[in-house]
Amino acid sequence: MASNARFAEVASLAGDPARAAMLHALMDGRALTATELAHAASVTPQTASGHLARLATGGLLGVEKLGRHRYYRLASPAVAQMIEGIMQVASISDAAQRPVVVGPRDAALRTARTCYDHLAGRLGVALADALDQDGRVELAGDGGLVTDAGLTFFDRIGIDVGALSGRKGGRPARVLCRPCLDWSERRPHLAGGIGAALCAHSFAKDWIRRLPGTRAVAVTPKGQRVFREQFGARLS
Amino acid sequence: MASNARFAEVASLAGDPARAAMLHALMDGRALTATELAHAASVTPQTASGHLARLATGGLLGVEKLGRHRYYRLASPAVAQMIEGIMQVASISDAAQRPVVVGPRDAALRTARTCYDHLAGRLGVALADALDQDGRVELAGDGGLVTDAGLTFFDRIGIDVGALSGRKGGRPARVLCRPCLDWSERRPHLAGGIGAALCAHSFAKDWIRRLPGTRAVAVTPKGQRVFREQFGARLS
DNA sequence: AAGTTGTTACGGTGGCGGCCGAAGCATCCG
DNA sequence: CGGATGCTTCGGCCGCCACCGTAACAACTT
Repeated sequence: MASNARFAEVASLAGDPARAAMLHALMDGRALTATELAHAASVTPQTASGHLARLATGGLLGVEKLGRHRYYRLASPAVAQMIEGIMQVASISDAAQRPVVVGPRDAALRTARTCYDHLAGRLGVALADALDQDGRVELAGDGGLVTDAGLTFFDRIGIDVGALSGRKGGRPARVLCRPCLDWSERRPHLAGGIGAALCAHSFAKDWIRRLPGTRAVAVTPKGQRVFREQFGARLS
Repeated sequence: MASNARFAEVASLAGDPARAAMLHALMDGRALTATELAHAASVTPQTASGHLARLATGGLLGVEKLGRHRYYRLASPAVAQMIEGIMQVASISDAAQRPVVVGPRDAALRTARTCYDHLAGRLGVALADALDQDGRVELAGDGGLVTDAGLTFFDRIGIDVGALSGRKGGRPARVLCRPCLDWSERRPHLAGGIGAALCAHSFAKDWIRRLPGTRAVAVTPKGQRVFREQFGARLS
């Protein structure tokens, strides 16, 4: 079976510290330039260039040339999900042995961040909790589901859930979602199509804003109010 | 963030061809001895021993001493899910460039195999298709769900679905499941708790049997009948 | 007790790959 | 058209690690 070699190749690409740092940096779904990624991995541009070329030809990254910049992004959601999976395994035994010392830079990340295309951190978990509590979504270890009450709710908020569920025409589609176990909170939060839509909507409505240079996001005062009053989330 | 190093460590452990072969061999959820794994990876026992020690201390494998044998197994379902994720990425670009040449050894694997704790291959996909067709489960890209009709069906078949859904006492629990994209069929099949239960039940009822030495399984004549008549599955 | 089998420990060899300095293209700016 | 910036290619150095041969240890067998 030749695919074994390919498997090892993919895992090996993710298995270098510098490349791992780059993949982490790209986990917010944006596209970054080679220089930014070099900085993120703490290596010189030459070294980064080599790594990025490998990642691209290896099928993990996609490239886009814009002017004299080269923007790299994760090649597909499957790559993001793979990275999630590795982080999951890494965090399990990590927590077991390490005494949970956290740098100040992590604080913002733990509060709220993007996880490829959806929200994670305490904010992500709090929103998922609140939605689950009010019976708008149901989350289990294996999967999740938006209830009828949830459909109404998201519609009222302004998220067009119907557009997400591209199921066979006639019947009222059931909207499913994916719980994504948080590496910092170790609790599930909302991923999948509805998670991505909620995240995008939150940016559009200026409920959250990106903190420059990281995957962390800040909740605006307006967002604080909306999340508390409309979603019923307790943000610490 | 120190966890970056840990991430790279985990990915790197999976990134060696020999170790990748071992992990693949363990993907059926069973525990194998060091010698069996050495054979699976086509290396000498000494080399295998080193790899296995690394994988164990790295948190990917668990060990169990029985007599003079040492049985290695995947440390947790999270590890299996990570491997699935890597296989997913590997198979995508693999199919794009490779002209889909398949060895005869793959034939049995493609027909029916176990994927950690559930059924995959054409059998797994056919069962999932049939269950979805009859409205017993609903599968989407992000998640899945067992319908009321499905609950009745599984109960009739003899699978105690209620025991799986450990949700808060009173209300009739909704049973969710996880679709697992098949690397050979490129179609979703049934994973999660219900997938595992179905797989275990199929072994118990002698609908399927393991083929020695591989993850492939054979469908017994009884199984052929049951899958066709009870599940309504078309097995090629 | 002696032999057989499963597994691990040690030492040495070879090769792959990460790293950076220097240099070469491409692109934008004044 | 120089000059600056972003990015890549090339060449050489260095270290890590996969691999196996040999050998030790543990457990079951007769």
